[in-house]
Amino acid sequence: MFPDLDTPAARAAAILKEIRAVSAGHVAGYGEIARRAGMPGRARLVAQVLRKYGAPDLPWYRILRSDGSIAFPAGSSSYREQGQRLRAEGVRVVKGRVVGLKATASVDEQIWGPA
DNA sequence: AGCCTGACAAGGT
DNA sequence: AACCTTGCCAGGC
Repeated sequence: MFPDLDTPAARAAAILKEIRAVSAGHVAGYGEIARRAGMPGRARLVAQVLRKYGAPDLPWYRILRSDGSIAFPAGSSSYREQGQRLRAEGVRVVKGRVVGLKATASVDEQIWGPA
């Protein structure tokens, strides 16, 4: 059978694939990644996968909350690194929130690109 | 099986 | 925009 989403590892793989699909200068929401991976409503699983399966080459910093804000506690080292990495790609970040990007898909989908 | 946790989301104030 | 409350659901114990 084709590798379905019936095992934690398979779900993680599908999620990681969608995260890698977000190109530089773009950002996406946890929920949108979940939907694209075939798991609508499982934003929290995306977060869990990022925490557990973090890899050096994974663009984890392009994943934000549905309102465009950074999910880490303000001031934490991860929070600072995420902001720094995003700005390095030309994304404007003000007080922990991405601004100035426009929706690439429909208004309801949390994926944004350069304005 | 049950309970708690969490890099979340949506809706209301 | 900022908060708070509810709903959510896989994972880990």
